[in-house]
Amino acid sequence: MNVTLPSETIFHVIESTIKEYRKFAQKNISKKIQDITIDQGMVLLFLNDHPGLTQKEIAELVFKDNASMTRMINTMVGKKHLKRSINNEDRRRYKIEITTKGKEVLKNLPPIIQQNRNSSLKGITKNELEQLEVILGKIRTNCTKN
Amino acid sequence: MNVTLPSETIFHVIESTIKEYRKFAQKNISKKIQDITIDQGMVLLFLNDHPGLTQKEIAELVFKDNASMTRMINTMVGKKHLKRSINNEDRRRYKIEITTKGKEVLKNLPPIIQQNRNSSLKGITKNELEQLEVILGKIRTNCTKN
DNA sequence: TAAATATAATTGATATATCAATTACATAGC
DNA sequence: GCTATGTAATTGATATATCAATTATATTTA
Repeated sequence: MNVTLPSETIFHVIESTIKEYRKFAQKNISKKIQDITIDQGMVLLFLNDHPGLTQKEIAELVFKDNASMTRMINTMVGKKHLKRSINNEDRRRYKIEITTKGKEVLKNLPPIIQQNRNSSLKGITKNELEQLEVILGKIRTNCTKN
Repeated sequence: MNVTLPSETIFHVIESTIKEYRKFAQKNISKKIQDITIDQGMVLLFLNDHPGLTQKEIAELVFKDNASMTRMINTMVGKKHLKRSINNEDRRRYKIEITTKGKEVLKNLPPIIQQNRNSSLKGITKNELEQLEVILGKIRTNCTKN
């Protein structure tokens, strides 16, 4: 049996788009901020907006599993962007807090991210964005419901 | 400065869609074939259709870098799906060949992949697929041209 | 309340991602 | 024919991805 090569499918297009965006965004971040990855930046943004998030919750927001999140937070603690401490309300969890150094990153990150989004979405209409969201939503639903 | 949280952006939608598709596809592959990842399967499909591809070329087709491809092929050679041998026309390259065991995988893989694509794209029109491709193409171009 | 079950996080093992440096070979230009 | 430059692949270091097993704590239920 023959199947169309992966390179001819829409999945290839989706994959290459998100990978190019990530490369582009990472490059622009690295120009201005040392030692921060996109995903680490997203962790900071989420924690900033929702203090008290557990590792598990952060993991879901950035599409990682718990094991990856444990290690990712280890490295962010090692780099002094985050502080991890005992949570006495529920000793299974930790309190994850943004340090001064982490807050410094948060001062510089937003304009870069905004710029990344704007330039990568240049020339794309609101309507197109809505279509994109709807169609991708259908695919995702098909994958999770079956 | 405030930015919209990543979870509210189209990039989050794109990312989650491709990740769900990958999970879904991997799960269906694993039900029938032991010890093959989606990416390893894609390498087999590409090599089957284009014998003589170099590691570098395969890497581009599946969006990996050379270092990852070296290691990926190492493991596929270790699992006896591929055979690597000297290429006397250009001794910087290798000849990468599919073994009998690799061909066995290639017998079983295509119907699963076809089924994965069909079910995940169920209810999506040809027109929507075209739109998807066009819009994502614009984003990708914005990211590579800037 | 003791035992069963559930949850959050960690750990080990293995694979992959990424960058920079290196090796080995090929080719162009002098 | 030599040197400079280019190219394919590897390697080392570190981070992340993934699965399964484990630890520590909470919650439910008999």
